[in-house]
Amino acid sequence: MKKSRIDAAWTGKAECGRCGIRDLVLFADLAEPDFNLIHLPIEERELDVESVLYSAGQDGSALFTVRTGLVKLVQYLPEGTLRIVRLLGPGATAGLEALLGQPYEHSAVVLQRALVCRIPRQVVERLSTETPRLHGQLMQRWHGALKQADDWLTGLSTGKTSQRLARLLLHVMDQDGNAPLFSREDLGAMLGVTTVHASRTVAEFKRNGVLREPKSGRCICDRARLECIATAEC
Amino acid sequence: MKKSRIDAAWTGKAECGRCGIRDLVLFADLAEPDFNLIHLPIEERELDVESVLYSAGQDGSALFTVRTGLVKLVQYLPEGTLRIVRLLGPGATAGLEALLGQPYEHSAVVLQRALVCRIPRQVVERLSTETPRLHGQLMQRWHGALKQADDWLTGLSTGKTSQRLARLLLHVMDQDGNAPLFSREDLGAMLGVTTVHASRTVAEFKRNGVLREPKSGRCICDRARLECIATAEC
DNA sequence: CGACAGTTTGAGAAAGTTCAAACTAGGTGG
DNA sequence: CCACCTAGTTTGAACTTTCTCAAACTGTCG
Repeated sequence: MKKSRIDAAWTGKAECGRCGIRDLVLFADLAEPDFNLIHLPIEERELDVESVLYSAGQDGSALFTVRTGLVKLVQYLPEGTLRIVRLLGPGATAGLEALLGQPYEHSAVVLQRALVCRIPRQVVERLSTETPRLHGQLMQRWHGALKQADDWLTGLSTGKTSQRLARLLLHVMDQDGNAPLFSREDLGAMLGVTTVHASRTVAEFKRNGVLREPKSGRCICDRARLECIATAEC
Repeated sequence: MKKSRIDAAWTGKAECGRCGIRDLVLFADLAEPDFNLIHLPIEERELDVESVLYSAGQDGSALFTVRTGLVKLVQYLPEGTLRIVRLLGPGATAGLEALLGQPYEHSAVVLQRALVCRIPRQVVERLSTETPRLHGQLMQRWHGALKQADDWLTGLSTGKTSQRLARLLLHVMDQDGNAPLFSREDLGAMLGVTTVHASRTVAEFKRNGVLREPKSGRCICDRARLECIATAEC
């Protein structure tokens, strides 16, 4: 178990108009005049690993845009077990359910040091009634989240653990085969297996040369091997 | 393997204004004049078990509203294995991704004889630009789908098969403990286990008196027992 | 040098898979 | 009406995967 903590108040006003990744984010399609409709501060913050954006059950007062880093969405079962249901990278939006006046479904926790913008619910509501441009983006976000959820289910909860791990790595890997290697506990929560078994599977991958971990927390993978493990061809 | 078939053209024009379950469906919030914006026929059809509403990969020309019965969304993995990712009951909407001009993500197949309305994409697009009333409902639909997807993952892909089956039954059961009992193949695809093992688990439930199957395809369950199995208390 | 949290490893038990065979229950055609 | 298909289900037995619990190991921090 890791310690969790609620972060202090957010600081630093963001300037959406000149956001570096503007074409990636929720406000991608907004025009100049639209920004004048924003009357509440959008705050930007750099968050350490294990910081909590929001917790399941809190009522949703804001949406969040991930600008850099990685955020995990954690869902708890009544019995206490937990699963990581999604990973959010740069450009992704967390807490969409806030728009419906619902409490947050998950807890959102930083997995890799992240730069995150906090957008008050009212800002999006206001923009949403004033400009239709936002609707398309909102739909895209919902759709993207749903697609990831479905892929997560079929990809990371189906088949043997080695297949699941291979699919996860293929998913988070860049062109050079470089990927973050999460803690064994997080891996277990993503793949739906125990921490110990996640550890064993990583160890097996290392033994077979499918994966190397030069610095702790990152790894270099053999894409071809992973692809063939993922499909159970080998 | 079951036979699948594509259905012939849809017939019968629906009259949304006097839909029997109007407050449940996508058009719940529409006002009288809004209906005049509908210039393409919305077709209603009764579909047999195994009928296909649409197949994964087809480009999405329409959305579907389930009025009665039950529809499953099936997703295929590259290797050929499949998982049922969601169940849609009365009031639910299938094929929302059509609104984004995307091909369908899943195949939608009738699980229990169903009455379904087919709404051409253009109708929703038109309404969506003309009346803001639809937006709320669309958001609700996306949110509902996403929530079900997440619950499906944490509930039906986590823990032992007996827990998963118990959670599924609790989910589809009515007040009296009456629930549909799906084919063992479908059960396997929902719980992420083999057909054989789904069968064994059902058999075990019957032996322990947790569940009776008076007529094939439906069952009566002991809610209390299911709840305690679901949480691994027993 | 501990202390501590996370990881790895071992070994036995439990859960799930595989393959094959036996067993339904509903049609269909003679 | 019955014999015979067929598709789906159930069961058995050997095997593989995963879990559990416990112990050993690793690296970081005061």
